[in-house]
Amino acid sequence: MSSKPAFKRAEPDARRQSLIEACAAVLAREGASGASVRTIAVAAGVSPGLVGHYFGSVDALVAATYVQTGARVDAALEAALSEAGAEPGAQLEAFVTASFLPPIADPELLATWVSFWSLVRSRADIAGQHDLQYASFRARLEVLLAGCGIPATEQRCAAIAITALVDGLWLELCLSPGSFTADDACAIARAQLDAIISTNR
Amino acid sequence: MSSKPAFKRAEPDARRQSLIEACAAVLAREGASGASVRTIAVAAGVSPGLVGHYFGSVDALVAATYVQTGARVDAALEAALSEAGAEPGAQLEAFVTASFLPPIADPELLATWVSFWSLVRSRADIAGQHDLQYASFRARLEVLLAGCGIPATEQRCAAIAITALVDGLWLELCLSPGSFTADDACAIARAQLDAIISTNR
DNA sequence: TTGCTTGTTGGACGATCGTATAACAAGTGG
DNA sequence: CCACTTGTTATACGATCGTCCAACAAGCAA
Repeated sequence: MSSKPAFKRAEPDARRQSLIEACAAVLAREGASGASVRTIAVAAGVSPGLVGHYFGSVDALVAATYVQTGARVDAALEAALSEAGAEPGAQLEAFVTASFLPPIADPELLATWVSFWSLVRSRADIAGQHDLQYASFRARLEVLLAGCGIPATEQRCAAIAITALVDGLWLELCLSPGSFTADDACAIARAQLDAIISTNR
Repeated sequence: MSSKPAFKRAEPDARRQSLIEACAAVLAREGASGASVRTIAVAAGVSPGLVGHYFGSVDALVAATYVQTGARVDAALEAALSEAGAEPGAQLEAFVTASFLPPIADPELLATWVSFWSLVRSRADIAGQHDLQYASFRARLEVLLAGCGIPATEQRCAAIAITALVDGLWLELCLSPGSFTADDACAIARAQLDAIISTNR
């Protein structure tokens, strides 16, 4: 009679990945204050000690989760952009509305994202990662706006406005999902883009 | 020789108020996870036991702080509205841009507000208060939009869009204050209002 | 001054936090 | 089949958490 193994070994990268996913899930479900070593370990189906073994500290795991989540969002935006064809207006629209279509419009992803926002002010590493994400999104937006013929002097404010609208829609979509849908958000973003483009023509 | 009193008694309401202000300050400085009984008590200059004495629990104090902060914002918006005269367009603009003028455009107030957002998903009482605030702001906005001649069928989406823009600008103004100023936010909000109004004319 | 009310203090309590580490066992090469 | 490596577990540790409560003292009434 053979007894079942007490645990299974995994490739370091795979284990790291599963811990990151568990961390994201806990952040989405319980918020930043609930993301303890033990809670994350339970979610990943491993013992608490593994977090320290692979990431050194919980803070480092949360930071790594932010980086990975940001990369996932970037990849999704990039994919949406590459499917949009060559027309500048269509590219801008695809890039912006992708935030409200799968795979980004996922409730769990949005909740995880909001948790990261809540950590920006109290943790320097999270703040740095946030600034990177924000600057990158805005810079990308400014290029697309330039392609649509928006004057250079107005690209900055237009990019800030679009980013704020997207973030605000994400926020409410996550905090009170009953008040409007992802489709509503998509339509609203589209209308805002049309207004910006038609004003500068 | 008379020894200095070890502590000073206060009116219950005044003490409650000072605890709420200390709680808001801690939420702004350290975020939701740093708002412990002891930290708040130190900030208020009292002993930790007073929190339980006046509010029963820390959670109740945080909730009371949210209610009070919301009331303060509402009062400021109302004041801005009453100074705007009778012209509908001016009223709408005053109501929206007030979010980026004193006393609302205060860094500490914004940081406190973001902390409340981070608690919505994990605490039912905070979620309820958030829904109240959000619904109230949007309803107020819809009335002002109606006054500007926006068709009834478009008031809802316009109100959602304006709320999202304001929230998104607040968010970035709080998380990365270096990227733009409150004046920028004010101008952006004004431009968005003009676009909405001119489109429906 | 004396006594009473009660706002206030400060510590006790168990639970949970993050981290470090010794003991264990899975999987592999011999 | 047996060591050996090392991923994994489980526990210990001190710090901090929220809540509770007995003791203290400030301020008022008599």
